[in-house]
Amino acid sequence: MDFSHQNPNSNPIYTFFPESVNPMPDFEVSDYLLLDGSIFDDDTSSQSMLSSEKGMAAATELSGATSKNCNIKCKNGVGKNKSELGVRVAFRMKSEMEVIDDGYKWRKYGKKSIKDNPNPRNYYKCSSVGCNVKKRIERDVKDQSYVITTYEGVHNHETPSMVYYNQMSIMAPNAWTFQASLPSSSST
DNA sequence: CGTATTTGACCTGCGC
DNA sequence: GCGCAGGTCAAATACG
Repeated sequence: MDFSHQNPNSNPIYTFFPESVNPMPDFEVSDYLLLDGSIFDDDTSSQSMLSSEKGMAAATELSGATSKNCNIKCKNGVGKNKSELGVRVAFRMKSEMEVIDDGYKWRKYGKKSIKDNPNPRNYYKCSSVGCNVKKRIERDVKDQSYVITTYEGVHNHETPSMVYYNQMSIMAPNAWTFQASLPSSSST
C-alpha cells in the first residue's frame, strides 16, 4: 500500500519522518486499524495491519487528510451531526505513555470506564478552534503495554509542528531532519 | 488569573 | 419498554 500517492502533501508526519527514522522512539505502532474503510480503495485496508512507520503515517494521513466520502457508524450519544467528522481510524502501539504527541494539541474532555476493559478510556478533542477531530485512547485489554488510539475526523488545519517545520524550513531547511535524526535518548 | 484536567451527571442508542 | 453501555457536557479543581 502506498500512501504517498493518495495525498502526498497533506501528511505532515509522513513528510517529517522518513521510514528510516523512528519519529517517536518511545513506542512503536503495532497494528493499524482502519475502522471506516473508504479512505483507501486498496484491499489492504481490510487487513488491518501495517508496518510501524506506515501505520503511523496512515493514521496521520487520515487525521490530516481532507474530508472524503466516509461514514461513521459508531453511535453518537448527543445526537449531533458527526458525519462531518468523516474518518475514523484506530491503531495499536506499544507505548509506556498513553498520550501520543502527534503534533496536534489535544484537550481532554472525558474519561470512561469500559465494560470489557479494566482500564479507562480517555477522550480528547483537538484544541484548535473550529477543528472537531477527536481521539480516544485506551490500553489494550489483552496486553496493557499496548495503547489503542482511535482518531475520529479530519483536521482542518496543519499541525503546530507543521507550522514550526515551515518556519524552520525557511531558516534552516535541514533543521527538522536533524532533530528527527537525533538519538532517541541518552542511550549513547 | 487563565487554562487544562478531572469527574460525576446526563443523554442517546442498542439489545433484550 | 427497560436497562446497560458508551459518549459528551460542564462545574469543580489543579496547575503554571
